[in-house]
Amino acid sequence: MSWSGQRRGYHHGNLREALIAAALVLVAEGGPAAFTIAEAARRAGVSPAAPYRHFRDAEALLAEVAIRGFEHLADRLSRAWSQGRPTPMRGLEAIGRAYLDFARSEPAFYAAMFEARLNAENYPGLLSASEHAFAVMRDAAEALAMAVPKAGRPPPLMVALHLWSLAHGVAALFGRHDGGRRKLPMSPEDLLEAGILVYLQGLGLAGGR
Amino acid sequence: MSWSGQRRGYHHGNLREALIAAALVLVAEGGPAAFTIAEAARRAGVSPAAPYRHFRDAEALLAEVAIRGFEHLADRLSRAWSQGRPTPMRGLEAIGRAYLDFARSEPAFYAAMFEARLNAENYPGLLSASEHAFAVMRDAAEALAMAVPKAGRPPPLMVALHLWSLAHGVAALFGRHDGGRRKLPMSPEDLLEAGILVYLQGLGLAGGR
DNA sequence: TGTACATCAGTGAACGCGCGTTCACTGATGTAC
DNA sequence: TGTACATCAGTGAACGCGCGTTCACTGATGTAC
Repeated sequence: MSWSGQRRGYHHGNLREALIAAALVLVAEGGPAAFTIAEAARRAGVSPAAPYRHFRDAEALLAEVAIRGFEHLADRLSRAWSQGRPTPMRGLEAIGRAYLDFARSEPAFYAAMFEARLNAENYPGLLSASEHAFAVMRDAAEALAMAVPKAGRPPPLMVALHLWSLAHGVAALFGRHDGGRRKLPMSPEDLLEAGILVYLQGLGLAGGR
Repeated sequence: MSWSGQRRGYHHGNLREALIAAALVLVAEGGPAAFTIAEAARRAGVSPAAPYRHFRDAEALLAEVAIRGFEHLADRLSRAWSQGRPTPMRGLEAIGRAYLDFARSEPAFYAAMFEARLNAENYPGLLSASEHAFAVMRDAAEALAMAVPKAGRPPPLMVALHLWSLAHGVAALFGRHDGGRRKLPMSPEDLLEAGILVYLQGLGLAGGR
């Protein structure tokens, strides 16, 4: 198997990336438990020993997938937030939508990030990548809080955690189109959007309804 | 190994229950992926072939654990709701607390229920047990909705789904004391309670803050 | 109360399998001179 | 421009392991008479 059209002989040329891509496919097909380093090597067209030139062990490869996932998520959230334009409120809603959209369109990344039971303490890069993604939400919540009169201003960190929890809950419970999830009378997107609106209204922000 | 003090000879006497208990311990120790039917048999003190007298295969045993989990959850939620006493609002808050408390005190059940990637379509008992647990939340949300003036009355099902999502999100992201989770400036319990209060306030219910 | 017998719930050995990882190796690459 | 050589990224065979599951079996239990 060649990778992205590259010819290859004895040396692969892009094995590290090819292994990450293969691992992602395996997780997409059957969750983190379906990932094996041997099968990833097979799909990348190399011997089972080859991955060990690039990763300490199987878990380290999976951790790299999770890191990439958090980086992608941070990127999407950041673009959705769009520096609070047109308003912090709209920006926060857009973050919620972007979060759910990521979980739904990238189930393999999402599973590697949240279902692989990786211990972040063993992977500093994983820790920092996930903190970076969360920082986007925290910043957004901070900007939103500043838009509220000082008297009833909510703690921004709390708002960010609530948003993340709600979005994650909707994504985990109802966000899979893999089939294995519950049927709903409304789309997960609508469910999350409505939830965020009610929540913001509860904070004292004009929401409409 | 004897089970709950019972002597045993050739016949175990309580193998089905012993296997479920052993599986629960394995999931507690390392997640659903750490469960194997061979190890469960070993811990129950029987040969690796014995479990097949009670379960079709390994997954069916895990599914039974998940079913028991949903039954326990339904029971706890139902007692927390307490038929809406003293008020539907307090009842709904109690449900949220009970949900989180279950996730935290029974991480093995919780993991079997939500992280084992069991396809509910293959296990009718699993489907109905989970629906039964959710029905408690739905009923509570219905009672709550009735307490709101008809004009601004929210769809009860939606309220139930929001509550479940928020509680599940908090539990999944911050509820583990296993160590592998993020540090917080507040307890998950406080986080969830505050979230529910803001949400209820957003519905137009007196909440105080 | 005793006995024959059907049923049930275990045994233990075996199977094929795929995994993670290590090892000595070798082909390819690129750099110093 | 050519060549020697160090470095790198693969190979392929092997290892030990534990798993899920099946099979013919056997010991224990309980019921009919």
